[in-house]
Amino acid sequence: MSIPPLPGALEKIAVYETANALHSLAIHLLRRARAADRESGLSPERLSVLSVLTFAGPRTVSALAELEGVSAPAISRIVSGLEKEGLVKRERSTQDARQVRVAITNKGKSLVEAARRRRIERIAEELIRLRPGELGKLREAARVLARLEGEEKGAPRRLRQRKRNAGT
Amino acid sequence: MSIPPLPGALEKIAVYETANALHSLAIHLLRRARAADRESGLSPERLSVLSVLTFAGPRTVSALAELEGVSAPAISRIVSGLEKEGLVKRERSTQDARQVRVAITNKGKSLVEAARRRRIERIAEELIRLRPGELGKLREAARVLARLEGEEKGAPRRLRQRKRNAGT
DNA sequence: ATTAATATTTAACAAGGTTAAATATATTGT
DNA sequence: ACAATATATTTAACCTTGTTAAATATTAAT
Repeated sequence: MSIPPLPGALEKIAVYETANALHSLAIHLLRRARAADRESGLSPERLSVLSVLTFAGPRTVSALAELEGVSAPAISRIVSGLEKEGLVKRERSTQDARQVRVAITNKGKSLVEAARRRRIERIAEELIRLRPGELGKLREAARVLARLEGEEKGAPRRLRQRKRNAGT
Repeated sequence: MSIPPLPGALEKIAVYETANALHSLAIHLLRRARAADRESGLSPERLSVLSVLTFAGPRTVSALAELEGVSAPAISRIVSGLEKEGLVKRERSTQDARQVRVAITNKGKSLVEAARRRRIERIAEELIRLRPGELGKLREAARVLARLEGEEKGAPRRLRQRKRNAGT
């Protein structure tokens, strides 16, 4: 608990404590999820692109780059890899022949769905050990957080631009 | 919601729904946190090693490898980078001259603390928008999850071995 | 005292990140 | 219409981080 005693009311300190707790728990949860992903045989980057294509539908290379927060060349290469494994299909756009639309194949789709199932399964495995009434508490908390997230979805999203620390 | 209708009681389905919700929220939370990390100017890998050294104290190269779930050569190189920036110090062990103990420097420590503060700050920024009473719900949920996590800490931990998908 | 085991580093390679440059197609201005 | 410009993608060259295999140094064991 090395959270600094920022100036503010007691309530604000409780906010920090809770933020801290949620942070730890999120790390724990996603560690399990990522571990489950390894069974897919795909790298996290490829699996992520595949997931985006699953929930967002076919997308151009630049759209994928934007969504993943990486450069277009990075996506181009990842798509090449996925294509070679038959998990996505590239197709020149008819409206604008500069664009390339990337679509997930059925093979890719089932791979993503299996991976997602494993992720959720791993988390659910932990929840089974909950005591009576505790599941309800989690659901309430999830609803609260989902509302927070939903609200900011309304605001225009900042363009993320990942930056690697190159030559020090 | 492509969660399969696994055989089981209604309660089990609720478990899956909650797992699903928690999963989404964890992703959202950590995305923010990672974004904040970029301000540190360190790569995620280096920052992670630095964090481990902060909370676990000085460690040998192999211990770090085990904790990070990567190979010893990978850690060795990362430590070299951190050392060059003056964030850690290498020191041959006196008990066993084969081992190298890695310790964080003051510079490294303040860098990690600043990064951690930023992470928590980003999460807290969202929580400020909570309605009265909602913070309490989150705290209860956090306590429940922390107990689950704490319990399994008791069991011996499996050795993680990260595996990159090499030649496809 | 050899021999075997352990800890770290170095070497050689793959994946994925970057920016810059090459290519192809659209769009715009005169 | 056509030359100039802008946009979308890919290729090229380089960096970081992952891997495994081999080199080195030190400890443990027969």
